[in-house]
Amino acid sequence: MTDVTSLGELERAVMNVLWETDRDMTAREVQDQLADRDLATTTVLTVLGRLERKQLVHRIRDGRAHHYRPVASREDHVAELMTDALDDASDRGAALARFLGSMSEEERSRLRDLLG
Amino acid sequence: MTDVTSLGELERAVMNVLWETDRDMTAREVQDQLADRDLATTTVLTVLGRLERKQLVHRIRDGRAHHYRPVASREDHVAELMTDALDDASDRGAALARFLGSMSEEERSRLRDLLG
DNA sequence: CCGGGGCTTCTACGCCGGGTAGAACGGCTC
DNA sequence: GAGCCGTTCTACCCGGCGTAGAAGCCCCGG
Repeated sequence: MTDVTSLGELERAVMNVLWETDRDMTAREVQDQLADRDLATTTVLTVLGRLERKQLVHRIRDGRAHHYRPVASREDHVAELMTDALDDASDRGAALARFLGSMSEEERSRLRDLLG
Repeated sequence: MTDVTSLGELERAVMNVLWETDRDMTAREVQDQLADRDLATTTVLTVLGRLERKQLVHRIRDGRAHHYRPVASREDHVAELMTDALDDASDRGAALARFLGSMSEEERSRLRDLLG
């Protein structure tokens, strides 16, 4: 399997909370953001631990508690997924062409701008 | 979870065989291409069945046997994975920028060409 | 006409990852 | 000293994947 961590549903939800919050968070805070799911604190800790194992979050000790922080921004993460996907192609040019073909003209022109 | 089927090791290997062979194949032929793994025919059949469930291959009846064919080219598949990854970004432009940043200058210029 | 071989479907098992959480421990705080 | 908070350990269940046996169906050679 690719090294590219494929996340479970809850893991993804936790990453989203971390990405959408602009500061390091404790497990408790993550839990609060996911209050609708009514999770036990240990569940959140377990998931955060697994995300740390996958190197998606850093854990920073802060006195008694820990704070968690995403290793990369969501955009960096997305870019990495895209790169990994592209690496699966045997014909990168063809894959890129197909990729472009699936984008809107608007986005293509944004891409042109980005390419300078 | 995303609908984007994440494949197991053997499933990926089977897709690779199908992609690298330029015609529809029977389970037997796939098995032969994976001879190094010394798989039972039923194993190959099972995997092909799962790939069909995931809509990655078509099954075409041919008399007693079936022939299998990838639904999309590897490049199309890759492009779809890239698109799906990009869809996870909240800031598509930023994600694209990071993606471009991870490419070689050579590939960037290829991209410029593709964009016309 | 019958038996064997090819191909299929059904069924199943073991393993692992992910969702979920209880039990229990180590310090703070009062 | 008694809770409380946050942590670590351990565990259970479920579904996906690798793997394959058993059995059914059909055709060919004898």
